[in-house]
Amino acid sequence: MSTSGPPQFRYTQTPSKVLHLRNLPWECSEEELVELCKPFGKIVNTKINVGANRNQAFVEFPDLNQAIQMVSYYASSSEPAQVRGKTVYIQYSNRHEIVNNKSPGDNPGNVLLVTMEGVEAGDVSIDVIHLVFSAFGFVHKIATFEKAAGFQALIQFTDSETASSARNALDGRSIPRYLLPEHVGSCNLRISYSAHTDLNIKFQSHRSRDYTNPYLPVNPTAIDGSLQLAVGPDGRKKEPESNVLLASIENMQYAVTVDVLHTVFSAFGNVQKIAIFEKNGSTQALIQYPDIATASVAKEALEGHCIYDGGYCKLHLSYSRHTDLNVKAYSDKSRDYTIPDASLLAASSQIPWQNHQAMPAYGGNAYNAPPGVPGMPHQAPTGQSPGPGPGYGSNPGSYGGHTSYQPQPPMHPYGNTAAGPPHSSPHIS
DNA sequence: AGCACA
Repeated sequence: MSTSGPPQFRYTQTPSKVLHLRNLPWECSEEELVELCKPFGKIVNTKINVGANRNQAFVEFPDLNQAIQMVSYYASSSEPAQVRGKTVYIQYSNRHEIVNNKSPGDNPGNVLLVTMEGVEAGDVSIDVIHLVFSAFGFVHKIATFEKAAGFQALIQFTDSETASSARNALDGRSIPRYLLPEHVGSCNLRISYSAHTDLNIKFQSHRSRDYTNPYLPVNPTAIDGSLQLAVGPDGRKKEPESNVLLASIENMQYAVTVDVLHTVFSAFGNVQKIAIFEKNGSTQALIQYPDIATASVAKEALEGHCIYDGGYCKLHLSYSRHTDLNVKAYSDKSRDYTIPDASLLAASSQIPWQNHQAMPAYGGNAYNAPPGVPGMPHQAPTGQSPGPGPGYGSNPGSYGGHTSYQPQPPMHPYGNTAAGPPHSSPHIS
């Protein structure tokens, strides 16, 4: 027993500047913890809602002695440590630092990201979600979607205080059984904060609601939960046309960046937005034009063509169900060319999307290439051609209008000699 | 009332 401590303590722990607190009152806040601990030193990190009952926590002092002071004070005190009158038990943690306490989803915001575990999208209706979360305040908007993590919902409250009260109360708990279909065993909620502040809800539908705007149109395609495909003249299903193209990129031997896509797709008209993402292990991109006509021309011209010689980065195009992409204005995976100036990005989250036809105003401010756009050939093409596709440089009359732009032939707009990525520019073959 | 995995 040479290594054990006093016999009255079954678990003797070596001091740590991290303390483990248990028997905390329900929903004990970080502030209450700090209040309890601060007579002994500054708290530099915390982790709350720990344990099955979520009534445990860790606090970390900068200095080991401060933790020792606190533990020994309460070990000999006649008054136990208390929060809201409830006795709190304090001991040294068996770890010496609180690791990675704050994930991005822990930064409070007014929009919650809710993951519903153990259910499929059809099991939890948006009305049930609304009911559950309305207990904490007015729910402005809800958007639901399916991701790899499962069925998820973004829930927008008025402010982060309301959102955090909902999160604190519901995170890790379950939706009441009586609100769920019988075949569902349980639906546990995992809740974090979204980085969103204002959701863009296009339609009232089975997957999204805007409770601040009851006159928002009902989504004509989502109303019965099924995609209604028109039937083409040949009798085959035909996807509805859209101003947004979905590009699947096959045989992607070379990086396909936002700039590369912009170069390629600008040959047919003004590209408003681009988003690149991974799906099922392959790379896809959404390319938004102002109108269906432009998208249609681009789709017909580019389908099956390759961005680079040698069969690399072959494009397969279809119409997206989107009509207006909600993308980060400037990131390595997305671009919003309708925002003329990066200094205005702060205002970008308020861009409304109301209907398909809504076109951003290009008033005088025709698209300017963002700074530092790569992808353009330094070895200029043959020179007198109409240029390496539109989009760069001046092209009066091309923007702001509709389809007056004459698309360049998609074949090798940069000439076809010595072409080979990544040293050369993308061109269509 | 007894140790966290985002």
